[in-house]
Amino acid sequence: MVKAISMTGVARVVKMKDVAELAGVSSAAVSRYLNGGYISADKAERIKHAIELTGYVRSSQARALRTGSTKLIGVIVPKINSESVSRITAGIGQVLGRRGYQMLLANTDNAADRELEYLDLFQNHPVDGIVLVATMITDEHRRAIESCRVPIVLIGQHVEGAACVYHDDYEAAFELGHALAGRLDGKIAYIGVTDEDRAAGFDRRRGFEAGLRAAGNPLDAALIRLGLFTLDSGYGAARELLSVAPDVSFIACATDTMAAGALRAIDEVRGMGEGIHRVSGFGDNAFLRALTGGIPTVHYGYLTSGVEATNMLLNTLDGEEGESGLKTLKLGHQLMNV
Amino acid sequence: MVKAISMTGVARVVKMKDVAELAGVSSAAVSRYLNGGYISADKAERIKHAIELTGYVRSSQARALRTGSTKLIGVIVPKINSESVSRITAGIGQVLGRRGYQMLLANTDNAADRELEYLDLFQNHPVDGIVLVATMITDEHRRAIESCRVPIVLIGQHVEGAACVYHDDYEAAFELGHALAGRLDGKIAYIGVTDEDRAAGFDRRRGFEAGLRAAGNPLDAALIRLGLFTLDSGYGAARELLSVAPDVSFIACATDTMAAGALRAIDEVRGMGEGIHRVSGFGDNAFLRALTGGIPTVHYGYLTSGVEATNMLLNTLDGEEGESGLKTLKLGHQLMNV
DNA sequence: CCCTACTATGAAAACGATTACACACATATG
DNA sequence: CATATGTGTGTAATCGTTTTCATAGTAGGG
Repeated sequence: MVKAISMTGVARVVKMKDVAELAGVSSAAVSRYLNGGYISADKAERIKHAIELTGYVRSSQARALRTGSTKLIGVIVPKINSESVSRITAGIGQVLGRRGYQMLLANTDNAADRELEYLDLFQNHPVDGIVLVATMITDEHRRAIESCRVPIVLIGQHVEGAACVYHDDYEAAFELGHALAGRLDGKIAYIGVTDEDRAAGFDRRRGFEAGLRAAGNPLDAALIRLGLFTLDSGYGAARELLSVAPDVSFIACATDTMAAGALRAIDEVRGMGEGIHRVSGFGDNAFLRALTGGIPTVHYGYLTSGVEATNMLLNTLDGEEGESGLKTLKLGHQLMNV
Repeated sequence: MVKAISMTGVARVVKMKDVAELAGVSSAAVSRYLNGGYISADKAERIKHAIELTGYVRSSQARALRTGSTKLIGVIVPKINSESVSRITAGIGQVLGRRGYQMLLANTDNAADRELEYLDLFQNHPVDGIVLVATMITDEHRRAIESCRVPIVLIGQHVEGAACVYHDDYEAAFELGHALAGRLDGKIAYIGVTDEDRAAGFDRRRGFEAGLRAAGNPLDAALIRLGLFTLDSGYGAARELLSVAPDVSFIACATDTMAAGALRAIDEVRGMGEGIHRVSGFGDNAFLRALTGGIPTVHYGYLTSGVEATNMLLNTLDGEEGESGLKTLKLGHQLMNV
């Protein structure tokens, strides 16, 4: 139904001119019909009919060339294989679909340079806007974001002067640390991630430290380790901690994934089932929740952040001239199982 | 550096003509330089210089209109929030990036009609090819696939006449069932998914049944339940099974995610830690492996299937005329923890 | 009745690349 | 020496839309 078969048997794509001829109007009229310009009811009807008959569909490529808009949004993520990112992209995709856009996904595999590379690629290429699920923000990032030719919204980090949707990691970590400090007796250790990831690295660690300190149970700097966001790195760091300081009674982690690794390590060293009450995380991972009954963690509305960021971006693109819609939005959090 | 600033201060994008003028050649020459046509060393040098100077980048939109190719591949997935799909898309993205393509991701959220919708959208739209991570394959799907204007490769299901990369779910399930039957004593139950998903539903269930039967420990049809791929549905089905048949000693599941739910259910009913030795799954989920030490499951090379499917697709697109590259490819599997 | 303002319309000019075609020159082939 | 064959180049057509412009009819306001 979508193609017309010519007499030679070769499929030929129907173009606007064909529709116009069939309807007895100019192609300008067809274009107007499609885009909501002036068109008489009479011709509109004929055009509608001709389109149905031929199964015509617009060439989005010609349209893109002429209008400069592709209805494509570039989404840059650090890792596709992670629950938080999955949830965020689910939220992004939801809004995009509803508003007639499509998602061009770029996966950087946690390489900051690939992030910049994609930022560059997307600018000169076919996207109308960019959502960057950010991890590390270097000066180079800041420059790239600033000079970006298309609107861009960040998720996960708060960057001055840029549109972003983020969570208050410091505050959340503070609350978690404060709550845990009161409940625990022995030594507390911490497995974090690089400070270059301001939100998940710096803020969570500093917030957690401050929370513990405020509750009168400060964190021993010697009991801090760095992981790489992965389960295995959490496991490794925990094993090392437990061998260096066998009297550690609790291991707080910067992510649930690393917490799962730490949990495994504790189970191995101290016996099965021991880990469950001795780790905390960030992110409220569904798997972890189900399998452990719930470790202390922080719930973030990842899906919501995707939704909000995308709406923000699309408002700027589709919105009336003046108002840009771009701003910064801090979302709430929720302590779980404390 | 990417734009030239005109005297009025308005940013203007550099186009091929500008480069050509600066280099003192025709724009055809520039195009040839860019695309590897005949060009003298002398002019090539001048053009190269002019491009660097102006920071020129091709308009992929004009290029797409003229050539009919967008270097975009549509990827349709049933759910973005799942380890198997994440791994597959990671594989797809890897190959795409290496070979100069980008990924247009469409998430159907397990709705078969949205799958068809995207298939249609992609055809008339800007993709050069499609990778469909398939679940249910209806007649309508078959028709849509057959009449697809661009090359398409399926992942996860075996469809006659279509290019596909898949695993032998029947055989894997048979082996798993056979291996487990020998090791277990009591009653075995099964939580599957809809038969409409031929691979994960029909094949796994039938294979598992056959494996048990072959080992002389057939599956009681009354102990079969249907889940929805989710952890919660696995949990629900298991709770129901345990209440209806309290003497069930083992619950095999069609996915690791549902197995996690079943595990939780057993732990709740029979006491913490009981579940670990009483469930099996499919997919070798990393979280589950770490947290349980490993339940019996089947390991599939999900990343590999993404890689293989994409290579297959791109070979057809980039390859020499004759050979299509499209074929069917069955990947191996590996029993874990049995 | 005259002047705006709005609705309708088609012809033709963009948008920015690729490429068919025509031509020119060099080198090899017989 | 005549004739292929392979390089190198520019002009102009082309891809399929959207949009400017010119033109007209129609209605409303004074």
